[in-house]
Amino acid sequence: MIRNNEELVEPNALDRVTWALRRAELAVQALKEQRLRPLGLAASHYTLLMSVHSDPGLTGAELARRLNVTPQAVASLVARLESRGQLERREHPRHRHVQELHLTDAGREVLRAADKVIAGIELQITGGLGPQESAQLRGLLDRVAETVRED
Amino acid sequence: MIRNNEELVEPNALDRVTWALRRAELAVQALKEQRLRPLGLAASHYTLLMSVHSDPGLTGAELARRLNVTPQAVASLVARLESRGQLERREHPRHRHVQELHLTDAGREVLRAADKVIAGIELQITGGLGPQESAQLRGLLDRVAETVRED
DNA sequence: TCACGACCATCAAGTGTTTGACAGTGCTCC
DNA sequence: GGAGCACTGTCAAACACTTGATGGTCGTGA
Repeated sequence: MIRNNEELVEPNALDRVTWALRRAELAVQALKEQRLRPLGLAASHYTLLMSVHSDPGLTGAELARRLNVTPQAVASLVARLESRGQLERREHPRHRHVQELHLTDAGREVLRAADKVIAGIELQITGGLGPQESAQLRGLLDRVAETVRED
Repeated sequence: MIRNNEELVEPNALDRVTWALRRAELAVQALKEQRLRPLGLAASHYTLLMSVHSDPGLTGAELARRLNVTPQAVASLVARLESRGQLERREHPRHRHVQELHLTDAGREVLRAADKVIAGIELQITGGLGPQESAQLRGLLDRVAETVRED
């Protein structure tokens, strides 16, 4: 009896680490999106605001590199957040053509609320895993990212 | 001296498990996309072909549910793969309006090549981690997905 | 028998993102 | 000082996906 699944491709193709990784990330991202919606924020908005908060004065291009998206995508998000008064574009002190990104007070406010939501999800996960295994998971994930990045 | 980063949001907002998860998934996905490109396949194409291979005769709607996308997205992918002769739409034996999805020989061939690529990435990761930690990581990721899904 | 409901597939419109191309600005080396 | 270069920001077109809505097909129960 020939089992086709085990002939054509690797036998354990369905329970690979990369699949588990994808499923987990997809589920977490979906939950983030769902809980952030009442705040009028998409997960990408939160990520952008958090990045700017972490490194004020960031440029759009640099931000694009960190978030693994194109500068246009960043520009689109920035335009939306700016129109809401949550983000501010200032002229770079040296390069006149470059513009720094800064949070406004409203931006800080919505980020604070959003981060409480995200922290809640984080707590839900780490609570289910326990502190030791959480740290372990974080370490393993970092090593995976490091391993894959070298190429 | 007041450190703004530690006032506004959680202090360790940057090294959360969810961030590490996102970074790792992003890196892996980017690598998949990069190495699949020479085959003319996107990662989503590979995922779809693999799903159909795993469960032949799948319908578009069922596939959409499994991949967490809308039926339209599936239809778009299916149309492309069908135009390349890698996928086949057959009439459902009972429901005449429903169509089953099956791989063609060309589809099996390209899937075999693609899976070798993916298996290589998997090996690269598990090789860097070792068998024990790989299994550990997979278990932890599954638990995360499970924890998050319940809501 | 036949109306009702569930499900599948598809069309149309809107949104978000990428790809490709282009102009503006500051730095560096000749 | 000026040419070349690297980098930033933006525009236009193409692409992928979602939301909303429509028509087709089967099974169920009055």
